[in-house]
Amino acid sequence: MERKRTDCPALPPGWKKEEVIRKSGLSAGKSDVYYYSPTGKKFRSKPQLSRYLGNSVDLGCFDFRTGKMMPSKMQKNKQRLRSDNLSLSKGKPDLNTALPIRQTASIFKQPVTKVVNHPNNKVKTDPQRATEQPRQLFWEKRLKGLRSWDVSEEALRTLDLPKGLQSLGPDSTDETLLSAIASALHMSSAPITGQTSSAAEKNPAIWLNTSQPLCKAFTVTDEDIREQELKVHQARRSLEEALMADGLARAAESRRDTQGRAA
DNA sequence: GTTCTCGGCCG
DNA sequence: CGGCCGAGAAC
Repeated sequence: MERKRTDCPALPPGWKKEEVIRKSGLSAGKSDVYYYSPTGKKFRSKPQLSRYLGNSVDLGCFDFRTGKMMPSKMQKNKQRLRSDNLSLSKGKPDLNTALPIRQTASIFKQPVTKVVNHPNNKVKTDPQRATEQPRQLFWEKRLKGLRSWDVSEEALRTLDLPKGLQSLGPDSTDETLLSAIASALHMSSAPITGQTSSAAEKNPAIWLNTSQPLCKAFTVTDEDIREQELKVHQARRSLEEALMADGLARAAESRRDTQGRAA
């Protein structure tokens, strides 16, 4: 049987290629090609392989069947998707596909550290590392001055946070408050309460609860919730309008295309 | 349940 | 025609 898994020099070390001949049916004689990752996961198509490797390997001229890089397969300049040109410019890692990436369901993609097994090394496991990473006190200060900008480099209006949210810590302005809260939401699934110890207000350097943002304890009122619901509603309407406009524009464009070809 | 295999769709 | 993937067969 063709059960041989051969090394594949065109891929990173440890990847294996296998070719299986079909031995019955209408397609007898045809062959299927599979690849195996260093961890043994099986891949049966180029898109599947490409999805897994993300930006770490350019499969543009990779020939799946032979397992070799084919320079002839270059020059296939497909019309790039809009999302390619806009948000994902070259150089920056694309967190949607770049490895290593947490394969958990979260819209906030987070890079992870990949620890690989080396023949002569023992991989240390350090359960403390995951939960007890030392963190700098008041690190949020570094986020000061971060703003979002629209395409014309006009600064976008900052969010108006509810009055109940108040910053805490050295030079407790509101400038890093939003960043602090947003970061806290992304880094832990625990509820965000703010600094509940009143001692933290007097001397945050000593009494700070580092798992909570630099924010005084707060309560969420019914009105806060109602206002938030309204904002979400308005945002959805804006999105709906934008999608409608985009759809119409695309329809007009394709209509113009087909007419242009006919003429 | 997982893995293997071939059919068949679609570009 | 061949790449890709669904789904039944086999385990």
